[in-house]
Amino acid sequence: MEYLFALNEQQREAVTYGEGPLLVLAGAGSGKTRVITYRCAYLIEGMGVDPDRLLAVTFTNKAAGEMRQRMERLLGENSLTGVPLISTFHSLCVRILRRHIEHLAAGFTRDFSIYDDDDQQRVIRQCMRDLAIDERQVTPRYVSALISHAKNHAADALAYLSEGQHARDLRRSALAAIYPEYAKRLRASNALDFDDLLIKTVILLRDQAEVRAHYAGRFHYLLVDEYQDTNRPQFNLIRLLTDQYQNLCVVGDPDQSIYRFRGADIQNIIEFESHYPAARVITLDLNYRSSQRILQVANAVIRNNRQRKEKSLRTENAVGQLISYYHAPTGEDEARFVVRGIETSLRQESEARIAVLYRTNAQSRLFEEECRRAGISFNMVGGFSFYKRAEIRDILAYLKLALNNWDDESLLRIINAPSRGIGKKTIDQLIEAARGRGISLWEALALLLAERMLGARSLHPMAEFQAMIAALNERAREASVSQMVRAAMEETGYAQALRDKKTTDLNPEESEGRLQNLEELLTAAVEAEERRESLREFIDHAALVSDADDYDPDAHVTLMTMHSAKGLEFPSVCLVGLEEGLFPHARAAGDPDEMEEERRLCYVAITRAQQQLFLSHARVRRVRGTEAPAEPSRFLQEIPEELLADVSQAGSWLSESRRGMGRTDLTRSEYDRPEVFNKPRRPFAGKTYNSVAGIRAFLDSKGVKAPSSDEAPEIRAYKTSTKHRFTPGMRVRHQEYGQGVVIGREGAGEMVKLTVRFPGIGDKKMIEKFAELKRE
DNA sequence: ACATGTCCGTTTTTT
DNA sequence: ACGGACATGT
Repeated sequence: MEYLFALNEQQREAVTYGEGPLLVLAGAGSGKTRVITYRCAYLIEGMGVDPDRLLAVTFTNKAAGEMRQRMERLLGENSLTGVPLISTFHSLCVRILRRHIEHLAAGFTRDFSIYDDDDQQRVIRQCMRDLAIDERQVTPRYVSALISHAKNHAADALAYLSEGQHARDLRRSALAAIYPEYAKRLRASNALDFDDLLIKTVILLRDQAEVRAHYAGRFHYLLVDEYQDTNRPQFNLIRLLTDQYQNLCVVGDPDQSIYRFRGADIQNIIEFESHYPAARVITLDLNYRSSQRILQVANAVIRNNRQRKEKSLRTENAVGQLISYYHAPTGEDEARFVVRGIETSLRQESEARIAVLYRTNAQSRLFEEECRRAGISFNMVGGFSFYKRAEIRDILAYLKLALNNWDDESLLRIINAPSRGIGKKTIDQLIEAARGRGISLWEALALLLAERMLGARSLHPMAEFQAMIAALNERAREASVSQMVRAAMEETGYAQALRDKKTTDLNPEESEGRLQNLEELLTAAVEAEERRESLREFIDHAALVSDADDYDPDAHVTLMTMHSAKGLEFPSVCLVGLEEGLFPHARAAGDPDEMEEERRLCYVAITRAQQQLFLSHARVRRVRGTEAPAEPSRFLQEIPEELLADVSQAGSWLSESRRGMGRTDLTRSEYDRPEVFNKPRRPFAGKTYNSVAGIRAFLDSKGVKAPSSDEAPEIRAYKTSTKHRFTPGMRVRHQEYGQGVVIGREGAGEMVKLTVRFPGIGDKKMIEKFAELKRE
């Protein structure tokens, strides 16, 4: 156990802590994964715990895989013991449910299908159509988000949603109607959505003492990674599993909680000590990853959050380089500059590893194109992942239907793919027959055929379809995974249709690409077979892989969202699109909690960097086709200027602010560059404005697009915010006096005087320009 | 039944 | 700018 010497004091304490609840508050880069893996090793080797009594839970397969690898390396050297079970929350639940779901007495069988969010949206869309709810008033997307929210926050989702009926909110009352219909269909299809996987497992363990005893008795020690991102069902699951031994070790960092939008509850980690009064708390705040300057930036930003446990990362690493800062004229220029920088780095350092991190997937396109143009190969995470492609989903739908005949969604997906002459009318007839009798589409199909209720034209294709699925179903008893995938491709005519299309269609590349994807699926099936996985496991895996799972740790250049970067590290990180409305995203405006979540995301992104951090934003960005001027992100304003090295070509927002011109002003020379402000300028022909603020003032004076008075004050303030523009009512922070509220504003231009009321101190008058106020 | 054309929303993050 | 959903034509 000489490896214990490779740990610092806090890490060692966490690793060797014995029985009972343990909370490890692990700041970014403080050796979190190391603590978990070493702790497992220590429990096994030092305390003689049987590896089968250990369970480690993570959020992504990527994290689980990495942990498994590190543990194998650690244990493999010294002993012959096995490796403990390392699983994601969702795959753990699938394992449990595939064995015991029939105990639930809710009608599900162990052959249940998993509906991913795409399937989910399709079901919701159908429900809405049946209930005659206009998709333009309530989008399926919104519905699914609210259903998920209800399921994750309330014991009784329907009751929760029904409360909305009393409120006169149209969308809410629509939801109260949609939800029961949605739940009914899933049940009838013997299908569970992602939320159900957790919730049904919790119900199963809660209500079935025998099943609970089995699992709680099996796992004597439970370790949970990224605990700050757990939601309520996950919290309940953990409680149920640790109910017997209370040997729970959770590791996380409240400052890195970035999944509130999908139900993560930061209170789980903040309140851990009250949930487990016997808990020991160990804080890891020594960072091994980043340079001092990078950590200074991270600390400076996260400090602006109010709801947090005070903590400041420190490091013994070198001071490091200044943070590069670039202000690009347009989004395209930003991408060009970043990729050029990457090119240079790759030339200098052949082993370089650089990540480009953005807020939204839509931003990836510019960087993809620029990399391609420059001939730089890159690894892009997310976006159009392999298992989301239509042809892959189609083949999987065949297999899902073969294993679960009640799976209406899969049936609808492939009944006419490839087109075999079963049209809308026939499908409607099928749906109608099923609805009237309360049976599945598959059963209705048999009925229509038996009763000769079909038109002459659709009879044949329908009969063939039935025979085909029946044959596939029959074959699933003995065939191997790859044989099944091959059968779903060939015996359904799917692959042949693509080959035909390739020879007749005007763009054969598309069909060829799809065929190649199918070959890739076949390869994956062979690999699954070698791992001795069943067809069911293969299909489950396809549903549960996350975008982050196609991250390649050896890639020199990686493009991904800030969210998927969590848990990773890179020598160089480029944080792009640092603009108000984009990052922080406009959706967070007016909601302080969401704004804090955006800031935590910023903190996560910054702390991915080891040696080099590069920050950029554009002056003009094209969003959804039209160009719009963009203001620097508030997060940039929160970074002390002395940490930044401005590498912008023309005058930048930063250089202007240093010259005291106000950070959002444009210089004359930039304004004259035609490509920079072409679009916004046109409406103001005959008069020149040299700043975004100036244009706004003009608009305001004309009453055009002026912020309307019925907007909430926070939203109005958000829209007009610049560093040097404070208006009465605004909450601000002063270096010396602390938090206060602006109560008066007088004067104009450079000489604006503000009156600010500081609780407990009194009213102060100050000149806006020199006051160094920050918005709260 | 299927191909072609037009319109509209879409983009926040994801197991 | 792009893709999906719907309408129209063959």
